[in-house]
Amino acid sequence: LEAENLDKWRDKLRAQGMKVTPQRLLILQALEDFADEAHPGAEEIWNRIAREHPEIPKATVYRILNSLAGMGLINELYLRDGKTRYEISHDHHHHFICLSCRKTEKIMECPVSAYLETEDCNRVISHSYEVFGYCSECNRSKGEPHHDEKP
Amino acid sequence: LEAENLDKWRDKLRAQGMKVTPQRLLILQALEDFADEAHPGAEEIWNRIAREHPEIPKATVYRILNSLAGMGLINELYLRDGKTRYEISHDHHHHFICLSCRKTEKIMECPVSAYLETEDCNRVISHSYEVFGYCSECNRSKGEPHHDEKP
DNA sequence: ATCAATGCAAACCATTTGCAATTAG
DNA sequence: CTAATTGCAAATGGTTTGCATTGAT
Repeated sequence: LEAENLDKWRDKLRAQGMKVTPQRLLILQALEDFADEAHPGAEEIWNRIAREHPEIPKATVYRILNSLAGMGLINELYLRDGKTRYEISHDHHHHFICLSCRKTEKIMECPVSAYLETEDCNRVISHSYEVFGYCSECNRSKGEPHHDEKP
Repeated sequence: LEAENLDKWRDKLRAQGMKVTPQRLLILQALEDFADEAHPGAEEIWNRIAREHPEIPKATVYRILNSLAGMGLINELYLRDGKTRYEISHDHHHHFICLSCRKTEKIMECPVSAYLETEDCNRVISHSYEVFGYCSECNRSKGEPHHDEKP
């Protein structure tokens, strides 16, 4: 089950003309191991990998994440907290992000389809759509924010 | 005309309980002087101010931009090129950003209104919606990209 | 007078890069 | 074999922060 998962990634890598290296598979696997709502940053991914492979340097993780995202195998997320986060693109969706606990929820409606109809769309490549606010548990009133608030 | 403009900002600052300082007015004025499509970053704003007031340190510009944005007097933009950009919020709008020349066009349709109807909206504070692609002039085919491409 | 805002310099932190050594195809 | 990838260490670059000073109310 995990093996065929790796095979899937091997194929996708090759399909993009990228070499299949253990480091890349490690990162892809790590990314899948995170929960769907996790959206780890480079450092968190590196931490997780370091548990088993402490020899892999952070710079390699950064470089691999960049190329995987560049090839479209994974998605980059910009949730306005200073670091780039990543997710595996199973389906196309957007996010609601809690400004206090940073928990995220999926938003399945995508505004771009509407945009494409409206405008004489000049070669749309990608887009962002995120909603920021406070989740039910993090009522603004009670309790301090757990994280910085960068709306 | 410029004087009453400054008065307007003085009022807005006071309305937020912020002190009216020459540095703040300078930055607000600078921000207005930029074209609507400019979206300067902190450094560019600092450059412009430095022409007349070279004594104002960059750190002050950063601090002021942060507090102005925090109070909602100006908007922070995250156009995925590594720096925070700013604009004065005359009307609510979104952006089409050319991945090659970084030129931006306004998108007036806002997807959040739809979201608010759909979900049991948990205290929405802000949102982002940007579309990235290539403008008419920067046809992907001809000519090198002028800037990095971070879709 | 009093607290917020500034100036200055140093620190931060995520990310990138140069180059030599490996390694996949 | 040879071009792509990795490891390592050092550099970048935007942004923040500590602290003493200045200034707005």
